Amino acid sequence: MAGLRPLTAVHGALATQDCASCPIRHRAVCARCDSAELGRLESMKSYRSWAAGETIALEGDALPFVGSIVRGCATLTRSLEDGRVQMVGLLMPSDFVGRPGRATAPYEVTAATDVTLCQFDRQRFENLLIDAPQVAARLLEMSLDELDAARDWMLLLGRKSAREKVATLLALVLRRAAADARPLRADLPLGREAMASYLGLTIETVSRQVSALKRDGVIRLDNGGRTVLCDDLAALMIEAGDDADGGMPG
Amino acid sequence: MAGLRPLTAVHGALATQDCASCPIRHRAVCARCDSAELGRLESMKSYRSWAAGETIALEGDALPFVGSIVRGCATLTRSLEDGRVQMVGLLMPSDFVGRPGRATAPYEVTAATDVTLCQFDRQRFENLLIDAPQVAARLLEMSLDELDAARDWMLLLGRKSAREKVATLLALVLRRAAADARPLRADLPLGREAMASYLGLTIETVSRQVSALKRDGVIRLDNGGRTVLCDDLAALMIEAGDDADGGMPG
DNA sequence: GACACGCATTGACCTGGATCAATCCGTGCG
DNA sequence: CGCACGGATTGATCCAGGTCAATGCGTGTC
Repeated sequence: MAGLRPLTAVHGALATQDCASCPIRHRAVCARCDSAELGRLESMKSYRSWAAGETIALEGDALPFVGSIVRGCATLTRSLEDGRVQMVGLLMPSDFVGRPGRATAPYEVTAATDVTLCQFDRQRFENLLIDAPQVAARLLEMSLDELDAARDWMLLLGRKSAREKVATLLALVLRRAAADARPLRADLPLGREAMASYLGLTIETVSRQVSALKRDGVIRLDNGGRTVLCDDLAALMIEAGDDADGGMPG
Repeated sequence: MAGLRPLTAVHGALATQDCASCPIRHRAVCARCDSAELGRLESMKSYRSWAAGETIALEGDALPFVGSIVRGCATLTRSLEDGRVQMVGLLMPSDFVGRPGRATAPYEVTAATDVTLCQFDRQRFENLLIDAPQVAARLLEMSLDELDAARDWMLLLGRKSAREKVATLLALVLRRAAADARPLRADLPLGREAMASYLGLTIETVSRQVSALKRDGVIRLDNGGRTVLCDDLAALMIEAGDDADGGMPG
């Protein structure tokens, strides 16, 4: 019920788009395709959109497709019997959704904002992997990057304080957003609940730590708490706890 | 300094081993090789061993090789400036070490027990990946499995209680060990410090929870706390918190 | 404008796990 | 044997973050 936006319009607009003008062409799983491989991908792709809040796949359910996020932001979550939830991944444009070689989704995939996916039939994509080495190589590279990111997050979950966790997430979002503008400004794609789920905290603790960082002058807020401003990213990254010298992985 | 065991003897014994009789032949990165690919791997492999406690690679250092764990158990850890440490992976026989496409190790790799590695020059292995599709495909599959495992662990780190964490780890170790013997019995490859590092806890909390599980009759200990016995794995897995019905991922 | 709804914030209190500090116990060594 | 050493255990205390509960605030609706 979460809002019937004009999705068909979006869908239609993207459906006519060819790969050459695709915004994620050079970063997604197709990044290193030659024109032959790109042609094969183009012939099997289709676009599909979800509104913010909609479920893209349920934990354990059949997932007959794979694809790349073209636009928007999706979350991966795992949960325990009794309802405790942990976000285990945050997908941004160019990230890959689904798992070749597995018929079911190991975690729940949810649209955090409106999301558009460039999707492929799973079986056909698996066939493609066998004889399109550039796609397979790029997918391996992306998977290894995801693995590194997951392990970085394990360090955060296991050892960082609440303040460090929140600072880490805000720094992450700010770096992904416009790196040129000054002061740094970013609209949070995640509400407090999703942030808490990502950080292994409660909503209240996230809220308290955001307020504390603001009170201490490390960040400023706008748009009723949904936009973060930061004059001094280095200061924020010191709060985040990892490398004081601003060296981030990647 | 940590014990000069007769490593050369072990090394010598394995160096003469051919892939056909290798204990990890059907599970490692070479699992699906045809005889041509296996021949190429065999010509570039070499064996190398480390004693328990030795460092295999330092976080951020150059790592000129990749390889498969043949024997023993190694840990991957990430750490913060101020010394806080989090284990981000536990490598068992057949697991892959190193990252094709990256020259430096993103985390510290340490031998938890005596470890033997079947190693390949990183550059030569990368070349092999390009035209040995079975190796590349198997590596992708293994990387995706690692990613799933890392994400499962994120759920543990972010949302499980200390008791659940300890029960999860013990159940994991017991299932990997002899699944036939009854009662289930396993020698822990990890000391309390490594367990604490893996679970995002302190040594003291791990010790307390192990004691509590023993007091509650869920497990028994032997060999001065280094061996775990379990008569009722289902009971232990209920303590672990995920699926009451014993369904584990994989 | 008045109201309701869905967040986010703030406050008061409680608790699980960290911290600090003794033991304990198996092993190796003089 | 006695002793030292490196883990592991156990106890006492503290506090960061969870829990419960009230309040604030922007948005959409009538």
